[in-house]
Amino acid sequence: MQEILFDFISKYISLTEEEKQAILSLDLFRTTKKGTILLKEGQKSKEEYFVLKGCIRKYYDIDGEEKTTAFYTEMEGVTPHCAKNNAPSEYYISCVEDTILSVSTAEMGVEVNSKFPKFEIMCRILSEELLAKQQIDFDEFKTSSPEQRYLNLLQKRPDLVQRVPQHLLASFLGIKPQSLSRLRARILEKNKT
Amino acid sequence: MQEILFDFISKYISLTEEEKQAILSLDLFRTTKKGTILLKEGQKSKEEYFVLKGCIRKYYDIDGEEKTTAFYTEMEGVTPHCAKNNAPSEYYISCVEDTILSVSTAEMGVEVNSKFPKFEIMCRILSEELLAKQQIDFDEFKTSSPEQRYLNLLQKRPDLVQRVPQHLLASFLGIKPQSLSRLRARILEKNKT
DNA sequence: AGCATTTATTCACTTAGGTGAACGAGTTTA
DNA sequence: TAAACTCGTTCACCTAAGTGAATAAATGCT
Repeated sequence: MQEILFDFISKYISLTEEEKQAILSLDLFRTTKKGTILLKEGQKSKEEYFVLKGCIRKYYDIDGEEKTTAFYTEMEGVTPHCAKNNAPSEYYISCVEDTILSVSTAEMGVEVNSKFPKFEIMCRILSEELLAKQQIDFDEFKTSSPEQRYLNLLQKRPDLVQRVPQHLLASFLGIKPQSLSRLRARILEKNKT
Repeated sequence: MQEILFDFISKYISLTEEEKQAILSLDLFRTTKKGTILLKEGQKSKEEYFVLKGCIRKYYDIDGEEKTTAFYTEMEGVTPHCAKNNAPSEYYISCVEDTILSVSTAEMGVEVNSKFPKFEIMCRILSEELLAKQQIDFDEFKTSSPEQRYLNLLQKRPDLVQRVPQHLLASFLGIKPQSLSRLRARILEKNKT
């Protein structure tokens, strides 16, 4: 399993055997079952997650309704807001599938960073990349209709459409499950004629 | 004018007189008139902007229609995507009001950073803050209706609602000007009864 | 195997945003 | 100052999303 993590890291910095051992000695890996809640609203967790295999989602409970705003799959990571500002979390994070995670904390990050400064570099690149991607995604969301968003998702993350239940996808697209169902029927209809 | 810039910087790091002089010697300030286009779609600009006074906006041209996705006012900065990846810009940036900007380039950043390493620290904090803010804004946008978004904006950035033409605001909220007009009438109606 | 839960779809009806046009007030500008 | 734009609003009509209910298939559990 750890190869996935090292593959990911090697896209940004190269690691010596010693460094790899240091990472492994932290004992980061955790296996969770579908439905497991990693973070609850109101909790002050310090954990950060990196998905090695499987899928997790972030969602809000708004008037008793779950609103999913993000999915994270293989080679993607999340640092919940609460892990940074020590405030209670405004959202949940749970497992959409059985998944294998790398779980770390800010303290562990500091420790590794001080021993191996190149990690700092990786983190900076990572957060810049993420910021840029996030901005583009936000702009795309704002400038398109639910139907366009769905077609866009089919292009960009066809895997998600396959592996994630549709009512979660709907919420991610900013609409209700019934509307997604109808919208899909509409698209099929168009392609027929 | 430069006090605004120094005030901003001092929220993150403290500056010596020497450092302030170094910044001033870069001759960053630019005054632009309402309507001026700072960045055009397709352009490969390297400039970054920081608003000292006034308001600028970022917008896309989608099928001949302008879609505004962001406003930047006093004490806010933008680094266009194209300044980082050297690709042609996908969007425009223009001035909503007469504005005073600080304009810099990545090269100037590198120069200042190498002379005064503490700038590096400020940049890191800034980009982390921005990422966090961006994520929350995105989640809020996804989980709310146009009407909720408008009410939210009234709370969070009442200044924007005052100073920015409504058809630009509408686009920012993801709707048409007519819909914003109607939505506002609806809200007024509710508050009356 | 049998029951409960989760998930997806469909329907009829409501609500709200999109569209195109028209109008008036305010600003520019020639 | 007159003509041209910009900006906000309203209207009638269209389209798409929200809602609540019903159904059915797939999945999970015991």
